[in-house]
Amino acid sequence: MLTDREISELPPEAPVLLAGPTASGKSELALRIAEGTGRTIVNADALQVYSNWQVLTARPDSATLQRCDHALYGHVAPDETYSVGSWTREVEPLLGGTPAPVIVGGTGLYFRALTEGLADIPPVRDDIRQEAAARLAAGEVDELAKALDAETLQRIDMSNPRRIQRAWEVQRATGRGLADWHDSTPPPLIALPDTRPFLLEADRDWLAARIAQRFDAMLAGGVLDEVEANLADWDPDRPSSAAIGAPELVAHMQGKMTLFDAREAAVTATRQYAKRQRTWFRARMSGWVPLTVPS
RNA sequence: GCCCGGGUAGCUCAGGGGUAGAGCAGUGGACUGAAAAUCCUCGUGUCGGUGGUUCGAUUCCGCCCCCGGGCA
Repeated sequence: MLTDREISELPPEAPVLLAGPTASGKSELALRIAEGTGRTIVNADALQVYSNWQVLTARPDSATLQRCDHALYGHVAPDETYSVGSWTREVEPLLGGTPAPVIVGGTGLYFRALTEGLADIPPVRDDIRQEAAARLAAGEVDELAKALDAETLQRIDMSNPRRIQRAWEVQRATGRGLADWHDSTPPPLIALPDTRPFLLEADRDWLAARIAQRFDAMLAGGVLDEVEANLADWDPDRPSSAAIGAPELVAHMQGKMTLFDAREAAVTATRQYAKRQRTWFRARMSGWVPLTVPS
C-alpha cells in the first residue's frame, strides 16, 4: 500500500491511475491521494456514471464529494446509453492541468482506451442497433456474419453474439469493416509511462468476504429504497439496469424472489465480476505497479 | 420403539453388478463503444459405515450410524 510520503512524492503533472477489482478499496485510496495533493478524482467505472444508482454502485456519497473534487460520477441519466467512447471523450479535457487527476475505477476497457487508444468509430444510430438486436434475437446470426469482411470475421469471437452484433453495426453504419477501423486506431490520450499506474491486487478470499460485507452494508444503507425509486420505470434492457444487484433486488421487490436469495445471487454475481476483472488485469496490466491488499 | 423415504463432487440431485454424471458454485481464459456487459474452457468423488453374496459391489442382502416424514 502507498505511504503518505510516497503519495506526496508523486509528480503533480502525472495523472495517477488506480485500478483494481470491485470492493478492493480503490475509492478510499483515491481519496487519500486526492486530499493530500489537491487532485481531482475522476471516475473510470462504467456503472457509477448513472444518476439513479448511488448506494448500489458504491458511488461516493454527498459527504465524500465535499472532501475533494470529483468528476464523471452520477452524471448520466438512467435511460441514456453510455460507452467507452463517451467516457474517453469526457476524460480528455480533464487530463491537462496540474495537479493532474487521479483516475479510479474497475473498468479495464476504459483504462485500455485511455492508455492504448480507441478506434475513431462514429456512434452507431439507435435504429441500427435495434435492427441488429432484433435480427440476432430472430436467430439470424449467420445472416449478420455474411455482411462482414473476411478480416473482421477472423478476428471476432463467432460464438459471442455481442461481438457479431457490434461488427455488423459498424459495417452497416459506416460502410467500413471493424477490423479496418481498429487498424487505424489513433494514438492514446496519454501513454502509460506518462502516468503513475497502480493496480490493487486483492486476496481472493479476503475480497469475497468484503464483497458480502459490502452488500450487507448496502442493505443497511438503504439500497432497497433506491431500488424502489427505480421500480416504476424499470427496464431491464437499458445499460444502467446492468448494475449488479439491480435485477436481483428488483425481482425481490416484485415478490419474485426472497431477500435472502436476492442477496445470495447479487453477492455471487459480484464475486464472478471480480474474477473477470482479475483476468483482465493479469492479462493486460502487467506493467502497472501492484499494490497488495490487505497489506 | 415400529413403518416408509433418503444418505453419490463445495451445494441440489440423476444413475446403476464391471470403481459414476448433470445443473449451480468454483477455476483458467477471451474481450477496441451495452464491459458491473458478452463469450469460451475445465467434473475422481473413501457413491454414510461395516460384514456378506459374487470372478467383481457404489449398485444386491444383513447389521449399525445419520437426516426427513408417518405411527405409537
